[in-house]
Amino acid sequence: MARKKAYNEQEVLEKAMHLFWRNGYENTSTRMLEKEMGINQFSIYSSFGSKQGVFVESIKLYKKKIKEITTILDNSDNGVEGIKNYFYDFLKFSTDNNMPKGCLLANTVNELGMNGDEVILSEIYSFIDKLKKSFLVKLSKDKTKDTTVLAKQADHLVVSMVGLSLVSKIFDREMLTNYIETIFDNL
Amino acid sequence: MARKKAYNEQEVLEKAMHLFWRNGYENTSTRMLEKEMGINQFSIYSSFGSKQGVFVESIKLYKKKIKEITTILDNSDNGVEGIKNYFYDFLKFSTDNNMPKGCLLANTVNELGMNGDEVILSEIYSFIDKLKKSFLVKLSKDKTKDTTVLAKQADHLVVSMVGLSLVSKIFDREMLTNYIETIFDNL
DNA sequence: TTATTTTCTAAGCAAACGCTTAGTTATTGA
DNA sequence: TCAATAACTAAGCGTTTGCTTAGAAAATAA
Repeated sequence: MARKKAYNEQEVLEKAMHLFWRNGYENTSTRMLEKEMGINQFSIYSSFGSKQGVFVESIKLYKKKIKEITTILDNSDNGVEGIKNYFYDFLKFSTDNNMPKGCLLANTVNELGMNGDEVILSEIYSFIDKLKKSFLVKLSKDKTKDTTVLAKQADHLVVSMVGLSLVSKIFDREMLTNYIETIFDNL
Repeated sequence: MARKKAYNEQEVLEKAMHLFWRNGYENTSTRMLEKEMGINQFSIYSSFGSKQGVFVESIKLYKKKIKEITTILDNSDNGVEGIKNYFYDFLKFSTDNNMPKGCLLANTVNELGMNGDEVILSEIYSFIDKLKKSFLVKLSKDKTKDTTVLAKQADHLVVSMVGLSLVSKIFDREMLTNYIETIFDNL
């Protein structure tokens, strides 16, 4: 009964996500989105409602994307070694053409803190919760550790992961490798 | 021979720094600075040249301010325990009226990454370098550790510190205490 | 073909951005 | 007392911000 969209919403969203990932929320303007997504502002607003709307969907897409490496972690059966691999996988995942972008969720926490949209914050909390549980499963392979130690170490790994995502933006690969190796020397 | 400034540059800079600390660089407008610093835009520009100029001076002031707690660390003589105290001191230092602002330097890395001003980046690198050295001195109290282990653990503590400064923005105190205690359980 | 419905282009909205400037006010040395 | 100098106020510069809208173009059902 009417005209069809000339673009695919998932495709243009993917481009928007990468833009937010590189620049953060405030440093990404609707003109930049327009250019990167390859569609007019009208189309952006008719598909996503607002800039905030594009961002929320970008966060959700990011979580889908990063499943690519959390699945590898969950499927691994070499205990703590699998977690270490996850750290390295994240570095690959968060870098394109030698440009480390950190973690979109961590970047967002840093930019918006508690002032962020409620939906966005709960997306972040739920991701961290799931990641911690994945770490816990792998740590549990070591039967000598009791539950409290396991819980603490899982928390510790989550912060280390967040810290890595931040420092990866300004430190070279050799330094980052040292960081990662040390974390797992101590476990 | 002429009129005197009605404001103290260090005083107004302190207010500017707190604004940048809370909001980041881009999310702090010159109008906000005007309001917070209590002086007109003309005065801001005559004293600091540009918004970037105010920011660079804010970074330098921040480094001076945080000496307050790095000095406590450097003067401590209880080894690793002193580093742990530094982590707790940082939480106090970075929170006012129950509002955790993270670390201005870490926030800046996250916002600007490698795209930041050269002067700003070198200020950040030099701080991290100094902090690592402080950690190293305290870790060295344990004579059973060799040099490579010490270096690795110092690197590790720096990332943990950065990670803490980020997660402190969205997690409650109990969770943060667990994080800190775990870091030092493992050393 | 034609009426209907939706998507598109491109122009434009008010507000906020970093920064400047014209003009007034205060403080000084002579 | 008064010219000289610097610090102030407040208006305004051009640009960019997030978002809207009028009208043309395309796709369908009748």
